[in-house]
Amino acid sequence: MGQKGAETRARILDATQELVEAGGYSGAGLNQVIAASGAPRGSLYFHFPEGKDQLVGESIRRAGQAIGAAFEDLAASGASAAEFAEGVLRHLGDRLEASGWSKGCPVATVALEMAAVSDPLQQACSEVYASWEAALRERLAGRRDADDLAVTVLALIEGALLLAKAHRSREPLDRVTGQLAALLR
Amino acid sequence: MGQKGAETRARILDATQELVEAGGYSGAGLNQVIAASGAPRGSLYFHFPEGKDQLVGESIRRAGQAIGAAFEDLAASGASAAEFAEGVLRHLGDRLEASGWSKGCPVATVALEMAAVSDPLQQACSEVYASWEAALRERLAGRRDADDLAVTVLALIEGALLLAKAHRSREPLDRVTGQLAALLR
DNA sequence: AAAAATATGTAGACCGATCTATTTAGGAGC
DNA sequence: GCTCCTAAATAGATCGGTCTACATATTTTT
Repeated sequence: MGQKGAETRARILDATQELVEAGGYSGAGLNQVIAASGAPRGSLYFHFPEGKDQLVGESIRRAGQAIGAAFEDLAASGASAAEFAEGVLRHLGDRLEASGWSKGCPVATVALEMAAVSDPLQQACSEVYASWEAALRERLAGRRDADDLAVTVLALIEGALLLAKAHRSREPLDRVTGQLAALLR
Repeated sequence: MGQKGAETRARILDATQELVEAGGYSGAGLNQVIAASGAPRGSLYFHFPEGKDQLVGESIRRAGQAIGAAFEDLAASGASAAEFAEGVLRHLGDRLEASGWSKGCPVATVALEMAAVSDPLQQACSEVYASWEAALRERLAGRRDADDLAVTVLALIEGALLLAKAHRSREPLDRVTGQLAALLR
């Protein structure tokens, strides 16, 4: 793939992620993706010949990797588990508020919309969550109930992010931060 | 409103809730609602003259009240806070699994899809969550950090339900149950 | 109580807009 | 010269929503 092609491909994925985060899988039309990315229709189906499912699936996996990498950076920074949790929640809160309460978890909306109706997208979401769970498990290794704790931390983050987006307010994130830090102390 | 009218109205709301839980706001078409409820198009717009937004908004509020009432029943049953949490998670897990991983939280999908794009639906979701938070706050009254704790419990439940649906598995609910009980002990 | 009038609800054809996807053609880069 | 990629017209289906005609209750009038 040439350089130009790779760029349009990335622009299409960027636009897709943005639109899907704002309005979900069904809410994000391919016409909007085309308009937002500036790429013509033909390019979209050249780079993603299997259509919308492939496009959104790749977009989710890419976002999952990016966030997973941020997790691991923060985990490797030597911060305590509680500081780590605070950092994650603050970072996600900043992103959510700065986007006008649009960008929460890039996976959650699609997961809820598609888990019951699309096998490939359910699988993509499940795998991204599993990778985050594994990263948290590793960060918490050695603790009692590390496996349960990792899932609990992820659930708490996802739930807080959901409530914050629903209320269009950081309050749920702030309230949860203290409790999460206490849980990890 | 006559008896017959009230029945079709309820059938339309039932079908809407089912379809929205499975595929989200944009994923649930009015044609599907009509087919599933057996009501003709004219009846839909007679009972919900403001269209899809009104229909889904009422559906969410109705589901919110039903679950809120179940919360309060369980809270009034004399169970401890930890038992209460276990009961809620078990009940939600049963519902989720029995529906083929379709019925999680009836509000969450719409909240994530619409919070950034529709003021009336964002408000409806926010109000339902606020009512649940209030119910939990009351159940936890007297505790230290009762307000933070109520939001945390709700976030944990919502997050666990999201992960369970995404993985099509009760495992996240089971893992979180123990941690939530410990948090409330 | 019978009949007329009004409100309530049902039924589906129809509309323009938008959806995802295909196709055919040509330009850009190696 | 040949692959890679762009460009847009087009197709058929489905979308939310409107409209008119009709049926069924419910009330009003006589």
